[in-house]
Amino acid sequence: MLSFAEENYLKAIYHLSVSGKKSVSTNSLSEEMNTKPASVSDMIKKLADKGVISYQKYQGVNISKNGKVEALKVIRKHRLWEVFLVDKLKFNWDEVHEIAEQLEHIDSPVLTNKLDEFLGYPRVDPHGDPIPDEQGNFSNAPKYPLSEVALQKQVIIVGVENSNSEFLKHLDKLNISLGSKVLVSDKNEFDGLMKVEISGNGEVHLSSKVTDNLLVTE
Amino acid sequence: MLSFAEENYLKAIYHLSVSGKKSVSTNSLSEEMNTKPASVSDMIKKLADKGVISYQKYQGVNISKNGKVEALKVIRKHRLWEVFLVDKLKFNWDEVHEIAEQLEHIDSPVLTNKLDEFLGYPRVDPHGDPIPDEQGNFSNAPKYPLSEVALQKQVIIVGVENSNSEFLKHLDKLNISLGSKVLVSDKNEFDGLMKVEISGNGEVHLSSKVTDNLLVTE
DNA sequence: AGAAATTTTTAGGTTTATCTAAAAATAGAT
DNA sequence: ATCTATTTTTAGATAAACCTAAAAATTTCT
Repeated sequence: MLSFAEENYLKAIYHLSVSGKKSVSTNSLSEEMNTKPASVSDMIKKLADKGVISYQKYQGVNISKNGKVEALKVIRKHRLWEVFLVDKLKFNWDEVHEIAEQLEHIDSPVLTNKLDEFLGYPRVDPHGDPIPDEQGNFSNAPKYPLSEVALQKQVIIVGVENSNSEFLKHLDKLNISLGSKVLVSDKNEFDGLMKVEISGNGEVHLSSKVTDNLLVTE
Repeated sequence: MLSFAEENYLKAIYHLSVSGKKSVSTNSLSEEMNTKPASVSDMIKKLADKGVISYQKYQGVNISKNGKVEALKVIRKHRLWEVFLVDKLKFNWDEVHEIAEQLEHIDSPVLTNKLDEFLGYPRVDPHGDPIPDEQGNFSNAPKYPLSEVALQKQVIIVGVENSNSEFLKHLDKLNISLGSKVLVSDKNEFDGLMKVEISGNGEVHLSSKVTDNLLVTE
């Protein structure tokens, strides 16, 4: 059994290991967790004792197989709750993270699976991040900015690079939402201005400020 | 801001104060919380410092006005989540308590209110307990005279219309007290004479002079 | 390679929530 | 009314999760 603090560290270690380096440094963790490096040193000893990471002094931390499983359980819960908050309780995308940070620690596998069912087995959260299944598997289709999409190609909006409520409101006004299918019908070479057809919702012009921040997948 | 542990103690104090005595003893709390009396002594100092209870050494604890408000916030969340678990996730009513014990500590007033709205502003939880509103008010389940209860229905004695000591003595003799569960086993149409089974305490015949004055709830 | 800068760990301390054992206060019984 | 039993509090410990300050190891720079 992992404590809340341990789960949070493990999640941070997971995210840092995925987004790059082979081993995770004490300082990067302390920054991520908003704690002092000394506290990280304490914690990684505990996590190593519990077998969810491996490490050697001064050499950084590697997440273990079991650690990955545990981290993905927390991430699964976090993302399912985010879907609940947005789809059912009508929160906006950018309001749900803090609440999900609390809900992700609720310990009840039955609850998690019933929630999953209630939500219709969603595969991505409101930010477009994939939701692991009970075994920790998830489909990881590569995401890239809309600005890089070729002419006449149709893609699906799956997320945003940086989510701030201003941007999200702007998207709302444009009738663009997560899951929207868009087709790039024109693309200006000079400033990147795009004309895209939103399936079922007409045509809009998007500046690179928007297209750089919108993540899509095939 | 109260910690999880503090919230749990406060909730226990609230429940114990409501269900009877004026002041709550250290031992009763330690039993309720499954902790040692010494731990309770520590905790009640902290709670008194925070102004949610008042106490004098060796004299037990009284919940304060503000303490009641805080306790009811937690109880509101607990009961709303129970409704969610039963109504939306299809748990049985007897499976939800442990999970709600966790969910009740989630700290987000907006979440609580949106959940309330999502559930259609339920007034009672799956066990029939009333759900306080945002201000901590809850409609006590409607009370009505025993004389109006249908045949074969089981109800709980929750009060008397007009209390005079003569009547109360009479009730004592009949083995009827506040909280008694009674089942109406016969009801005479002419004069309203009732035969009721008092759970665990046998059967008595009650005239309408009695049944008109006894208030019950489901 | 050696000195300087940076990173990481250790040592020792704090707060929260618990514990055990012992002391103090209250309540009950003759 | 006093003595006994019970309840409650205090004193001192422990584990978790953090901290600061200082020591040790590693990395970087010339």
